[in-house]
Amino acid sequence: MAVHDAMDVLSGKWKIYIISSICHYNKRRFSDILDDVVGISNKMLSKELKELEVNKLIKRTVLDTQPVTVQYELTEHGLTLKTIVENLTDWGIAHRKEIIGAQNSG
Amino acid sequence: MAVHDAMDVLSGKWKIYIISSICHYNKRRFSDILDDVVGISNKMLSKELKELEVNKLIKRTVLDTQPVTVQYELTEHGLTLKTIVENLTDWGIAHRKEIIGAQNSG
DNA sequence: CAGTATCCCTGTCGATACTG
DNA sequence: CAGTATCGACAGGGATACTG
Repeated sequence: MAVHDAMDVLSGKWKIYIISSICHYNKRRFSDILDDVVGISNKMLSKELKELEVNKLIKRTVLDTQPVTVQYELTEHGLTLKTIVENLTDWGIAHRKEIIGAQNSG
Repeated sequence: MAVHDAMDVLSGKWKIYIISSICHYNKRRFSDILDDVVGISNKMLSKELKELEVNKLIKRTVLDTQPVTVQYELTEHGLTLKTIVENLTDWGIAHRKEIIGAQNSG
């Protein structure tokens, strides 16, 4: 099954949300993402960020501040996901309407 | 976070694969999907199909055969997912190339 | 064939505490 | 701030057996 290649990288409870967060802000720090993605723990965020980095979807930059801050952004390759996430978002909104509409009329 | 609406419906280990299977064949029977989606159990398939049906993404039709067969197909609304799944598939293939290419050249 | 019910193992993940 | 390490709960889900 062909979707498998994509699912390998994107499955997991939080990946899409993390990508969506970084996508939206272009650059985003660890604690900011922690804040964006409601419910995620630092452990999970750390783990999933690492996986996304291994897959070259995001780039991690340590900034020389005091204390250290770390910035995440999509790589050029990661940016190719932007459309998909946007489509997904739009679809979700449309879906919500569909379901709510069905409840009202039926 | 806006993707949430979509993720609510599509998250889960198997949903995308199931949709992809039905999508590909237009109409598909329980045991055929069981066969398409490598690794899924009948319990999981049954459960996830039910969730997809509740969300009006698929339609379930019991055929009057002996023994009974059941056919699943995307609803009109479910068909709006087709593009997304296709994009996801294409992205996955491109991603695979990207990663393999990076290994060769780096 | 198309499911449902049960039993039980496993990995996921949250909470907490700690480091540089 | 940005993580890492550890512990334990708990649900996800596999195997199997059963029904109509």
